[in-house]
Amino acid sequence: MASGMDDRTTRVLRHIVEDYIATAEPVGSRTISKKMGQALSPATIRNIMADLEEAGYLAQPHTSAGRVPTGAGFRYYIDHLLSRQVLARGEMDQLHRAAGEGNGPADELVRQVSRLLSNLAHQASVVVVSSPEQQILRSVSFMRAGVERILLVTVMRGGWVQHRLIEGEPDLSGDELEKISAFLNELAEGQTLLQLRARILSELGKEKARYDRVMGRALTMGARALVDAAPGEVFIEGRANILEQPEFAEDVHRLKRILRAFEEKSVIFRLLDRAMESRVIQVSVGIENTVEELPDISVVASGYRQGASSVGSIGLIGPLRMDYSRVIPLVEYAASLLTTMFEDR
Amino acid sequence: MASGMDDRTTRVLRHIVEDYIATAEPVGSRTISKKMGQALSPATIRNIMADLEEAGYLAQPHTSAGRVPTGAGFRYYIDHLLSRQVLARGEMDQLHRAAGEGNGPADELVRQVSRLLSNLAHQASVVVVSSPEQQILRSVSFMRAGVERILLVTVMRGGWVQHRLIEGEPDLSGDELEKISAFLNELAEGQTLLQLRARILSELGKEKARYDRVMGRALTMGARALVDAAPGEVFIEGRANILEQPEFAEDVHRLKRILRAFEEKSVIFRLLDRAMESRVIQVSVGIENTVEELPDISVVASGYRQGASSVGSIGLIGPLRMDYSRVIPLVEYAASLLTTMFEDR
DNA sequence: CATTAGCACTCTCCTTGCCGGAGTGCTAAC
DNA sequence: GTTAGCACTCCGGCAAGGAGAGTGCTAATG
Repeated sequence: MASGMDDRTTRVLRHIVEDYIATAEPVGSRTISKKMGQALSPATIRNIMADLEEAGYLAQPHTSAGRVPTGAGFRYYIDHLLSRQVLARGEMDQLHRAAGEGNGPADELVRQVSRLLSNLAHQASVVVVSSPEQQILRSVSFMRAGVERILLVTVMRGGWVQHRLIEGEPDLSGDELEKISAFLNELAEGQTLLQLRARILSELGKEKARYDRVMGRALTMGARALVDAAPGEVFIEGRANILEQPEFAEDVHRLKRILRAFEEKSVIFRLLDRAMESRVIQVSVGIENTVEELPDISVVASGYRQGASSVGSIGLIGPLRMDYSRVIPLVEYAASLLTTMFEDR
Repeated sequence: MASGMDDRTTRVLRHIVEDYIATAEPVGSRTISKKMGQALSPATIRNIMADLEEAGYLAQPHTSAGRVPTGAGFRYYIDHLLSRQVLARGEMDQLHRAAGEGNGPADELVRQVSRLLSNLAHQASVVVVSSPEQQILRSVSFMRAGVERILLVTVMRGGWVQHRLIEGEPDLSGDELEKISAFLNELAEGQTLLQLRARILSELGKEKARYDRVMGRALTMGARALVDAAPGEVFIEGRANILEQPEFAEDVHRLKRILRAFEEKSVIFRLLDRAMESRVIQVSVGIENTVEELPDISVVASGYRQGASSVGSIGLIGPLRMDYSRVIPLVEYAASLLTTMFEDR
């Protein structure tokens, strides 16, 4: 199907998509004819357009309007016709600076980059951090957090910090707590959370644990804190930027749907998880994304890594009509920036 | 001025405000006359309305429209005419349940309550947590967070957790770090952050610190981590709910302004800080709130406490036209709920 | 003397009809 | 195969007109 189109046809498609991206208006045959240097007359363009419409790449809002690219049209454009823009030096610098400011905890870094990405692209930006299960621990510590409440703080490589609360744990002296903490910390370093959990359980089975008070205590408390997997995290920045897009600014209903979606972590996860696994940038157009409530949005996202394992992804959410040639390099750059920032942590 | 109005006039004002709250449309003399059992004819009402307009409580969108309450009108209504609704049993239960689910870390609790509040009120809900400077520490711990990076984790009474990163700190053995941590923890318990900082500085001055390695290390690292005050936190839930309000749904510009404001922590802080100090619920109408960019929104907020000291506030942000009789009790209840939840932490 | 009925007036909003513009599809000519 | 020409469709804007809601003023009323 893709190769079923000759060069001329695809060139027309490309111009239509690009014009539509630029203007947000249905584009007519006259416009395209002019844009292509009048090598072809409007009438010819019309014929080609009719073909493209039949093939499912274009649609007409109404009989006498111009054509608008369909999801398939955008898909084809992205896969075969797109020529990426080179990032402006200035934009790269800005991103670097944003990353530099996020010198504090990891979430601050991610927020700054995401925010700037959002502003540069005029779309809402989203970062998801995968569930920490797979991430490697750097250190853990039990801390007193209240009467009969103890907090297990876990620090991952890359700088993510997590808390888990255990309740109803009889009070321990500060000294004891420190010992217990130290013991578990020993056990944890360099493991993933998943591995740590397994290890705790296996140790618990051994005799020794039953007789060594500190060890036993550390293990049972660790087991309690780690029973259920912690969910990943989601950061959304630049919601206001989606109002820059006429498709949202004009349609309150759509706007509401997307704002609601932003309030459901799980929805955002579903939108970005494909990108997380993959090593290259992912663009899902419209219906392709797996979220039924949002058949008319586009997601451009790329995973970022911590060493060899992917720990999350960063991306943009907006209408189908995005400036992909610009936005794709932006997201890629942001993702690679995060990857390098996390490298030496 | 307030007492310069007779009973009849205020009753008319009340009806106008309430009708406007219910319908979001300018209200005319005929409507009010009917609503008041035709005790007064529309013509009389018109005279009264003219008075009210002169006094600044009402305004006319255009000559032949009905009247709309001004900021001053709402203010007067809130201060003198409002009759609070009683919260429905079911709503109280829901709030309790939401608080119960937030059994994990403090931020989860706050988020759940805020979210439900937002949905019940059909407005965006905001929680601010004051800068932790004034809060009392429960425990602190140094944790390894990377090469030459150490994280100071502080747990406050009430369950808030904070991290501060210190960079370029030469590596320490696990054992040493634990000792240092334990030492600082001893020092910290029961103090506010502010007190702890002062104490560290004074201890650092003493001779002993210079000779005791652990102590000296703990103090210098503590000092480094605590140099600058951490900002408070802001949680915003239910942004999508503001689209329920026609004043925002119809005016993209206004919507954008408010969404932008939501992305600036400092703006939200300025909006809610008055409520934080006060012990009673605060309602700022329009121009009264101190944020120039948002002269046309209303904030209903109440502080919540941790023991005797106020640690934050929870509130709603929306158009002037809010159902105050319902929303005020809701916010109050939510705030008191948070207060009790934090009491036994 | 406050209240009210009556009335002329104003302004918005909706409908209707009309026109121009943009764009199309088809056909016939090149 | 391409293109010029043409009839046709549909949208958007604009003006005119009428209904509706509401007002302010005036004069009559209890």
